[in-house]
Amino acid sequence: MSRAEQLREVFTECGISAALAVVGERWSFLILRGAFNGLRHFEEFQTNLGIARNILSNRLGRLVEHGILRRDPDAADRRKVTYRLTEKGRDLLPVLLSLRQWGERWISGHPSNPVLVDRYTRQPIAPMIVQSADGRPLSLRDMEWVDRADLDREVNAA
Amino acid sequence: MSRAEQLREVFTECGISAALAVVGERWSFLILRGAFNGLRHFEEFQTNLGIARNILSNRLGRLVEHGILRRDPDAADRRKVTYRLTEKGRDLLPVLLSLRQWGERWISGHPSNPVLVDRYTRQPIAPMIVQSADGRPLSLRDMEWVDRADLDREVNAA
DNA sequence: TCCTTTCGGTTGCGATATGCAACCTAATAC
DNA sequence: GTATTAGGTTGCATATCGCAACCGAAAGGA
Repeated sequence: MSRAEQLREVFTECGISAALAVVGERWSFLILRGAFNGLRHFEEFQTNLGIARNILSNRLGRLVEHGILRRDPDAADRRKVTYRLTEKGRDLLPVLLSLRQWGERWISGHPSNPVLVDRYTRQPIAPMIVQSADGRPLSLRDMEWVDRADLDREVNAA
Repeated sequence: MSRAEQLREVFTECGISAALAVVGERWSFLILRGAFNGLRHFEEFQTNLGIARNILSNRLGRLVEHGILRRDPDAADRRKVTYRLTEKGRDLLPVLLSLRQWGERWISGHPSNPVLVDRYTRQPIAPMIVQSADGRPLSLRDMEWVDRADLDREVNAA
């Protein structure tokens, strides 16, 4: 495989483009943030986010299709529909939090409300950081991008 | 402030919407991924990402405007322009990595290439996780959203 | 010197996505 | 019954996107 083909593969097969294809639209992250904060119903999302109803309808549908939200009828009131995060959706929390922390630090300049705290110690959670396999914090200087095939060869050589 | 106003504030003042206003467009993350992987020039981004030239031009301009990329003329070849990540841009790495890891786990189903490794141990970096202030991993069950004002009251009460 | 290629764009145009407002159906509340 | 609520859908105007063609300045080659 040529260098060019290799790079091309990198960018099409990448987990980032895969993820963005599913949650990359303008409102998706804000809807998910709402879900993490306890929003459950169509009208709640609509009034709190200020999103257009047709777009909200479309996004909720996509998120359900992709298994990120679950759509259940409300047993008590048959008009109502409940949207909840699935495990796949809950697993987006690190993405949401690192995005939020970045926005707080570099754009809005102040911490947002509400705060996510450790339920027992009542301390806000730590900033999201990149860590080594054994848990040391890593800065960009400590890391390197390696082609998977080359890495395998390194391992075999050792 | 009423409950409704409070919620409304939550969603407009949030770090996530602040961040998305800057890097929320369709191609922004992929351009940043390119930059993290060493892409520097307009043509490199264009051919590797397969993005339309006018959109690329527009996105690079926005990222520069917002101080996420720096745009420098190339001393050796005056036709060329070099785009590099600033500190603000480099600080988006946790967002990129958690998004990528989620995409690998839940969408593409396999690790992407190239791998980001610890330069010294040659081990791939750890999955991004949410941690307490003192470094314990936290699951959603261990956390709670708290209004900042309430949290301050708790602290004063203790 | 002239000719070609490269680099980093811009322009025009059609396709797509988005936002707003009005409308709709089923279910509940009064 | 009538009004209201919940969760949408429909039409229409506008904004954004992607493609292809074009452009000017700089570099490379004969």
